[in-house]
Amino acid sequence: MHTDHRSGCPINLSLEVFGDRWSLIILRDMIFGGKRHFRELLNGSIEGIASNILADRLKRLMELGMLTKADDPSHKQKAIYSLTEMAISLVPILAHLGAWGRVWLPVSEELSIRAELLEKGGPPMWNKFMDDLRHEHLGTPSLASGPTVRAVLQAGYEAVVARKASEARHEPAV
Amino acid sequence: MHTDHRSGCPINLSLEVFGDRWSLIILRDMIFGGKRHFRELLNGSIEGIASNILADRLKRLMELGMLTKADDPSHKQKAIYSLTEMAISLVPILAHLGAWGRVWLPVSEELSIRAELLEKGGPPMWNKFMDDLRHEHLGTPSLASGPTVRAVLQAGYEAVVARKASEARHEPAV
DNA sequence: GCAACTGATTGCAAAATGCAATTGGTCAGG
DNA sequence: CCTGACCAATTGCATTTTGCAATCAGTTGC
Repeated sequence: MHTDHRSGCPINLSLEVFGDRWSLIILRDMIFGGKRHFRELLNGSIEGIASNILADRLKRLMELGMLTKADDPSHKQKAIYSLTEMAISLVPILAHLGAWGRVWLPVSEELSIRAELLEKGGPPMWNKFMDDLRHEHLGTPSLASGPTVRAVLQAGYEAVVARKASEARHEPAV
Repeated sequence: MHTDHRSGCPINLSLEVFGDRWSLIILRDMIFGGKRHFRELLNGSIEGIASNILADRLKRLMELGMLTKADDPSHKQKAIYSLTEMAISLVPILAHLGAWGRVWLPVSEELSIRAELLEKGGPPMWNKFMDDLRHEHLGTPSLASGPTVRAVLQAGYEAVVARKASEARHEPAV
């Protein structure tokens, strides 16, 4: 654990945690993509993280208390990474970040539909999402019923992809 | 302006904007500290930014549309930096980030009182803060009256500093 | 056995960072 | 006019971090 900080300011300390180009990407893929294995994170990330960087960040996030690692019973050297409450409580920040990015940055429609749905769902949806994640990663008994928030977001994503594919068929070569 | 992005994901694009150790620190000092000049930002930051990094980040933030630069009429080569709406709308994110850091990271009491007050004030306080900033940086007519949010936060900070100094006098060598 | 897959590690070139010194220009006081 | 303080940067250089490909040893299914 690092003990030498630039300052005790909360924003600075937060930046020391994920003020880099990869840590939040990994957490995003775990939270929104449901990724839990090294290989899933390595091959699944659209941004193309390198394996040494992934290994380093996973280690760092564990040291920071954002992740825990456990053996996969089905596979001796397969590891399962779990989010801690510290990481799960980032959901509102990720929701705001996505909403801000959607307004101000050149996002693609497919990849921003999740952010849009999460923004429209507001705090109730974020709480349901955090409850889902606690259930999935911490074994907490789930209070809510119905489809998981991740499934809802995924369905929205697939609807956009399907619509765009259909549009491309009917209006080729725009 | 950069046109090559790793992906169109809003979170990724947001990280490409301030996924580094300094950009958000500069915006924090401008938003919460009211800093508008190069020298204020250089000497005022507790974290001790280097002048070349500051110059580089100011340029980058301008290219990204987060800041604008104007000549200071009182001083020919003194420049005044202003926040754009794009930067002002980060206030809720900074508030969440501060709140998260306050819970999970080893923050100092003096430097986290602002985050605490901003968290307790909630969205109404954030909106007042953004209104203040629009008035200050964009010249928008201010709708709200009373002390600025920055002044309120600053007063809270000074109260903590004064209390701690008093405690140190009455209970020396803890 | 053996190929495929697991979570990593290594080596190396390229880029980013931190730090101190310096630049060209402006300002107020004498 | 000088002069020294101040202004927003820029330069040079050593250190650190990053990106990328190749590689590692152990495990699994066949």
